[in-house]
Amino acid sequence: MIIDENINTDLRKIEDQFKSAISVDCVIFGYDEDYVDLQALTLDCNMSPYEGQFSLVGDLVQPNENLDEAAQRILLERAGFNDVFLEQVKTFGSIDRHPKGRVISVAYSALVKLSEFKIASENPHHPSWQPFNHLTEGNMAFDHFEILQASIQYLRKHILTLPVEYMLPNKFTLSQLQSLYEAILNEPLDKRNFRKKILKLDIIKETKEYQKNVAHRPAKLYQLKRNRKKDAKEAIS
Amino acid sequence: MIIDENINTDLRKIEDQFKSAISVDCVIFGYDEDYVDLQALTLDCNMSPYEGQFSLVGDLVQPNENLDEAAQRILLERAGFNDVFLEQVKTFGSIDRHPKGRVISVAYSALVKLSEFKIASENPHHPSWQPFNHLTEGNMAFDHFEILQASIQYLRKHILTLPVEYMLPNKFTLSQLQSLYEAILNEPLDKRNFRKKILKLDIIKETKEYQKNVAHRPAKLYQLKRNRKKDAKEAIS
DNA sequence: TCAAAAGTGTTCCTCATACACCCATGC
DNA sequence: GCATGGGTGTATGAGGAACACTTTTGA
Repeated sequence: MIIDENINTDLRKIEDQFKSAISVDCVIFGYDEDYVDLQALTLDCNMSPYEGQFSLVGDLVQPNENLDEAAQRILLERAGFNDVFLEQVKTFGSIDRHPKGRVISVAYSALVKLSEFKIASENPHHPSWQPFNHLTEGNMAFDHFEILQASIQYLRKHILTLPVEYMLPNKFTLSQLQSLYEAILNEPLDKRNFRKKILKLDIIKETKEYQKNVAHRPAKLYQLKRNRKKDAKEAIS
Repeated sequence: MIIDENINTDLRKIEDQFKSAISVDCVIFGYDEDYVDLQALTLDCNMSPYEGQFSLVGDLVQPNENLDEAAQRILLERAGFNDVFLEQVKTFGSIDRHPKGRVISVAYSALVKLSEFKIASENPHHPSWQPFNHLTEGNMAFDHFEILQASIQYLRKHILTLPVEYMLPNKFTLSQLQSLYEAILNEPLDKRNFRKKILKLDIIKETKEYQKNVAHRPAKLYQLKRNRKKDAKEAIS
């Protein structure tokens, strides 16, 4: 018994020594033509002192997985999302950012289509989409609001080189695309200038189809030109 | 004895579990008007299997220090450099990037003036300035060449918003500044266009002094306008 | 015929680029 | 007087910003 206690004490010492851990936090932005507002994926935090607040989708990195792999796994395990194009944004390492000890967190971010990433209602982590503008320093756990801010800033800065069209249906109108840009940038854009710029980027092509059953002149539908996801990956490296 | 061995075995198990660590690697770029070439700060690596290769200035992050603080401390301890403006670049976390176990490394980068950051010859870590272009995948330890590449890419991309003038003497000529830009970008620039662009940036001001004792028309000397270091810090956030 | 969104062109300004010659000094 | 780098202006084209009216459809 005494021996066991000694062992435990020693173990605890070691644990203290190594009480720093690495985690990944994923900032997933969601959008859908019908929603208007940009959404962000959150979990319900049940860790003291943050009970009832929102947290990002995060977990510890395992010893046998790369950071990028960890991000994919965590997103699958906690939110049920597969095959998402994640990018590293920044690393957060303040001493006291986590109440349980030293946790250094690498932030990743991605863009998804709400209609394709429905949340399973029985998920024990209670993931949910929250309107981006409703998330505040006050209702987010840990330093996750700061991470959210860094991610939206990254997204806004790189909006022209990120595959944001993946947040839209396969075929979409230019107005839908413009609404998406406006949701991300949180500012109105000029229609004519927007069209000129997008068409010059040479990433989408028009189809021969038009909207149907709309109470106004039907809009032409557009499609992606190539594999923009792959392009984006290559462009970033 | 048996007991002790058991304890050690248990400790080792725990150590294995927690054998992931966090480090910071600093990529310090150095320049001096007389050198022409951009330099990078390296240490002599003596860890197998990288003996004789160059490494970046890095070390483990302590449990009680923030990442930014760790970068400052490590740079001071290993290279003797104080008060350097460091910026986080990217985090590297491949499973097998370090032979001794799982080490996740946060890369930081900074710009310094060679003449102000002389290396103490008795330094046990053997820091040295290496011409940037001489560093290769082949002569750098770990994944440090990859980190170096990410850092120079970051520097080139942000050259207009980073306080690169801090790599020059207090008073400098526009030609000296142009040479610095050319060293960083590794490409020649047009003299007239360069001057127009820099002067429009409104970050330097002319003095009433001129070069002396040069065998050609003496150049006007310029100075920084404000605290560009502070400006840069605010601009990044 | 009305409401609602689609679609379209021009002007102005700023900025990037390309490019060549005279100027002041030390030797 | 000559070698050396300092210093300057202009023309052209691309891209961003501002701005208003006509078209097509369903109801």
